[in-house]
Amino acid sequence: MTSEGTPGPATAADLAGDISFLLARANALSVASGNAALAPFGLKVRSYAVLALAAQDTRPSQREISEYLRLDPSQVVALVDDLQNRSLVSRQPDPADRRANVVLITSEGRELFGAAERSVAEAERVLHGELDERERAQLSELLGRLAFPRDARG
Amino acid sequence: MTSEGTPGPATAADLAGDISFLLARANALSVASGNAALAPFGLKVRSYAVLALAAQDTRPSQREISEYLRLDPSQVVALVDDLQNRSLVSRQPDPADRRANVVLITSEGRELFGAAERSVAEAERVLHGELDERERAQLSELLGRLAFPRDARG
DNA sequence: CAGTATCGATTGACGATGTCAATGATTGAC
DNA sequence: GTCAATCATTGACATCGTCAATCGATACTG
Repeated sequence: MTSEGTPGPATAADLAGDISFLLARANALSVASGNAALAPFGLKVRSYAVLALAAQDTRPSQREISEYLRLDPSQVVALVDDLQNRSLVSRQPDPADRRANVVLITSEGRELFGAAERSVAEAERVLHGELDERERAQLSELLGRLAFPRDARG
Repeated sequence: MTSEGTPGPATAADLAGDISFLLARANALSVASGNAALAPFGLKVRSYAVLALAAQDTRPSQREISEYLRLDPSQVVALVDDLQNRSLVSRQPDPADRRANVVLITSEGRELFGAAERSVAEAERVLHGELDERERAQLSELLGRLAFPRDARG
């Protein structure tokens, strides 16, 4: 597509400029940093994300959580099980659709989440230290369009 | 992070604007798309990345591959084993350090990689359709700074 | 209303990944 | 030459990703 004229043997793919590769590597760093920041709270990035969704006022069902986080529904079961066993969230059958469980954060959960959130924010501040505020907003905007494409169902 | 004006009590974490979360979600989509594009070639994003590194003229050792891709060295063993069994790469002891194996792509591997590369490029074209050329370059630049921080060890 | 297809949550299975510890061969520092 | 460190490798073990099957509830069709 670009200017790929060189018939030389060592043209090859330059991974360093490939968005997919950079995405994978940046994400690996991000997950590692996040898990480290969350370990003191007994959370990982997965359970933290579920907690964050429950902390919103949207009363998400497990299915909605699985779509938003791009997880298999069965994984959400395990995540919610764990959080529920620790009294951080509760399941409540959706009155409008009794098949569905709405996941609600408990006050205990909200408290833990607040502390975890601060720890994560600090870790991100370090991790994203390369970027200034404007660049972070820009990155967030661009990533958002990749993460939630026009025809997405998340 | 659209127009979220509601000053309600449930401010909570807005995952939708969180770079780490967007990174995870965009990466999930990217991996899924990449694996689908690579399946016809018997590759996945992991093995493709190893092949891509071998396709460069840098003669990477397995340790270098593991650092670059942020994988445990033992995973690189398995990946190279697989590629080698399929005659796509070969191991060659580094003359300068006989502990190390340099991973070389074979002509067969180069041929497969070329085809796979085109398939991946097409998949990315679709996946990144939301962004124009300028935005993609911008994203690549910003991501690169996150993926390879100043004081990186990988 | 009866019958049927679909959906949400759950369980179980299985391979792929992430992570860690231990080993053998080799290297570099002393 | 001795000794710590490094590279590749193996093995173990938990986590994750994905799929199929089930159960109860809902939606669709007539």
